[in-house]
Amino acid sequence: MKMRRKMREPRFCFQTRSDVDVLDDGYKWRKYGQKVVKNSLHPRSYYRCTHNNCRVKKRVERLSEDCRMVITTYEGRHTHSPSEPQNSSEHEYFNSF
DNA sequence: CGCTTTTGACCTGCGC
DNA sequence: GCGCAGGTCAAAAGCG
Repeated sequence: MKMRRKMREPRFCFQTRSDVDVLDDGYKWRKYGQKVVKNSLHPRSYYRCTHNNCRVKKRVERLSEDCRMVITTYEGRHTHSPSEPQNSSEHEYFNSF
């Protein structure tokens, strides 16, 4: 309907082994929610890009098997330039998409 | 002063 | 039809 529309935005799942949940990829994220999922014993964090014309969403989930392992799922695509200069190969990966 | 973060409530879709 | 699960938004408080 209005919310479900189509899920046309692809989602990129990245498993990162880090002690920090959010990896600063050059964008600014604002946490807008946190819910606990059954698959994981840990809460899932929902982030959103703080840009006015950017609807990119980021989902951060922690693995129950490895607390140091976090799954960073990017939903949507950045339609603007990052706050920081693109220097990471990861950004190129995003841009390729 | 502005922005971010946190928790609860509310909504929607699916299964039984 | 109701319950469950997942997702999103809102208001208030704290920090820079």
